[in-house]
Amino acid sequence: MSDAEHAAVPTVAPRKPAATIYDIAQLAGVNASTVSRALSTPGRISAKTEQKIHAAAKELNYRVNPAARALLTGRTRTIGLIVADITNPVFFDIVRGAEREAAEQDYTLVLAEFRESAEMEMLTARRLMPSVDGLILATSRLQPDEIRELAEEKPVVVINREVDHITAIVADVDSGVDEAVAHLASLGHTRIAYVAGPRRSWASHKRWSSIQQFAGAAGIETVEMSSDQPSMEAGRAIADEVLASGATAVMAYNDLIAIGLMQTLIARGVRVPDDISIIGFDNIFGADWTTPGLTSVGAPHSEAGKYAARGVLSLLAGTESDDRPYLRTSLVIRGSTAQARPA
Amino acid sequence: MSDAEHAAVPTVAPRKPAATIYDIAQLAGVNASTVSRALSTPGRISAKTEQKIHAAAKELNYRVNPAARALLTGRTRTIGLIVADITNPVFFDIVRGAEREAAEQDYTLVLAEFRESAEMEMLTARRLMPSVDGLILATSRLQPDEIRELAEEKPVVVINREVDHITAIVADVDSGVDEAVAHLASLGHTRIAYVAGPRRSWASHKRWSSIQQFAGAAGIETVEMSSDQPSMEAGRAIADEVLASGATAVMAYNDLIAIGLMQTLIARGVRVPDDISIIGFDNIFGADWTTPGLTSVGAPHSEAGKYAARGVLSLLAGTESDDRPYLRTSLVIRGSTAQARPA
DNA sequence: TTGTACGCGTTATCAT
DNA sequence: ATGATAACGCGTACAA
Repeated sequence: MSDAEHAAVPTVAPRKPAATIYDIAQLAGVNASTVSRALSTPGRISAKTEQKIHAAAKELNYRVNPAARALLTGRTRTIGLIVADITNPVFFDIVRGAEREAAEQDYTLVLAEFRESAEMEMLTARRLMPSVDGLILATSRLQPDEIRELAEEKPVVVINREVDHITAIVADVDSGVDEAVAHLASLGHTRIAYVAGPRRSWASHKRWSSIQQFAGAAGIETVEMSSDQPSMEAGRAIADEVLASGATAVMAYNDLIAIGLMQTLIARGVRVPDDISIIGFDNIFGADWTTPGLTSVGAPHSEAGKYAARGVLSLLAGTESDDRPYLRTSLVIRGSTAQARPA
Repeated sequence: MSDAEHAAVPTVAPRKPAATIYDIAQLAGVNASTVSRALSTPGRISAKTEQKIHAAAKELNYRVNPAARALLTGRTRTIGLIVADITNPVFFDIVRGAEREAAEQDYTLVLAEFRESAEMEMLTARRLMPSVDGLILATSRLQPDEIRELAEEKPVVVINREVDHITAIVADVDSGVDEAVAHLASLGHTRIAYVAGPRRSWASHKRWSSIQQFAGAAGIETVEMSSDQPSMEAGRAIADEVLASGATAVMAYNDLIAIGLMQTLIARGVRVPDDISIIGFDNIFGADWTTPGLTSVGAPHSEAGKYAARGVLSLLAGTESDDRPYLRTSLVIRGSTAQARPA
């Protein structure tokens, strides 16, 4: 950075106060309440005064003061989104979907993460609550009661989890697991290991029971092992257990675990997919970067985020949106799955 | 979803109004203004009444109404962060860094994206402005004047860009490029192609001129080609031009372009790194998933986000934070770079 | 159709 | 140390 630029670094600029409806009223020669009406209830005003008011508003570069409006209406036009870990690629699409839907409805999205700690999650939710109209919990680690407690204050929508009395956006796990198990069965696999995610993850349990169900129907054995953290590190750490399990195929709670596991196995000379097949969940951005590419059960995350935001909004409006979307998961087959190694 | 659960889907729950300082005042038998003081200016009140007030507040589960406070103080305790594309992994760490710093200072982060459109970016900034105390622009595509215009209203901090009179958090490109060019030089490369990013990206121009500078000093030829979008797709599209350029090494504006390019080259039978070396920028999450792993010039993105948030806060406080951090970029060497193919 | 007056919850100023 | 009161900007019931 040059000295000249450094010297130019701004001190606190003297900001001129934003224009209010009173400024507009004065400029347009009407009362402030008339301005308010013209701006928020168009049509209930004479055409020419409305004209003048809009002109004045534009000239003064007027924006409504959200705080003042919120104080009166109780609505902040803001939605909170709480995720476990901002850097997990799964959330990008959820965040994007929610943000776009919110922006379209002229709502603003506030984002917070809780780093896999249920306690932090509750604290974060409480911290956000007063400044939002509703909350989206993505992959919550909270107890059902805690979620319902939050939902008593403001609208709450959960993603990828079912909680009694709470609006939920859940992709249908079965459709994708069905495909995945059928895929493995067709390749001759007879024993599948499942590497679970966080103990308090509803999605992890759901995935496991779905796997058990479809594998059972196909006469395939299943074995579960726990990793507790949904990270690449956890995938690396579970490699020994996977090898010892005798499974010829592994399904991991998410792609991060799957990729960590795959890296470690390959580094140890295990051939993927020849010696062992690997399937992840989420089909995250970059899942096709690995060699082999990761076969994964994907879901329309962006849609989930979008419908979650929409859910909060319709809860707010009191319009029971019956058109709950059906979100299907499906298998994306890449190179990490192949014919089972003969026993 | 079972029928029972479906039936249980909530209508708008009758939410009881939140407690105010008047409720506390009544319960504690004091005046509302005393409550306000006890809560916001601790110490200026007698110990026992303060005790009573806090007890009452806890009992009523009191939270301050941010709108009411903001109306009076003009402060929302909110920071806006505007990014080009939420799903670009570079931003994950920036967002995380900013969010953590904000949360620590009891601020809230609002997030919005503008999808690479400068017009959308300005609209988004204006939309957010009234409800935030300050703005962070990550990889802005705006004109300097537009940014200064925004900065007149509220504190603005830009990331990875220099704008006169605007606080900027910029990682030192030269350190990493120096390493990268030296690395390529040591491998015998004499002609480097640079695949540029968006035309309006300050960072892209900066990277290009830094490359020219260090390559020039090392007696290495450089050639620029433009991609305009910072995506994998753009990387795929530029493959022909790269091959035609006669360069034995490519540096791409970002890792996404680099990875798209690498995939396409490999698909066409070009060997990476034997036939051509590739270096990206940003060292995004997943850059080590590719085969070969992507050599990349990385920066401490999370730190950048953190200091950007801190910058907004200190601008707000009027404390000219002199301790602007030095953020160094550095080369992460993986498998995508090797000895130059003999001409 | 438009103006008047009040209240939302909080902080700040001025008394007491 | 604490109470009374005004003010922030906006929306709305009521009056004109």
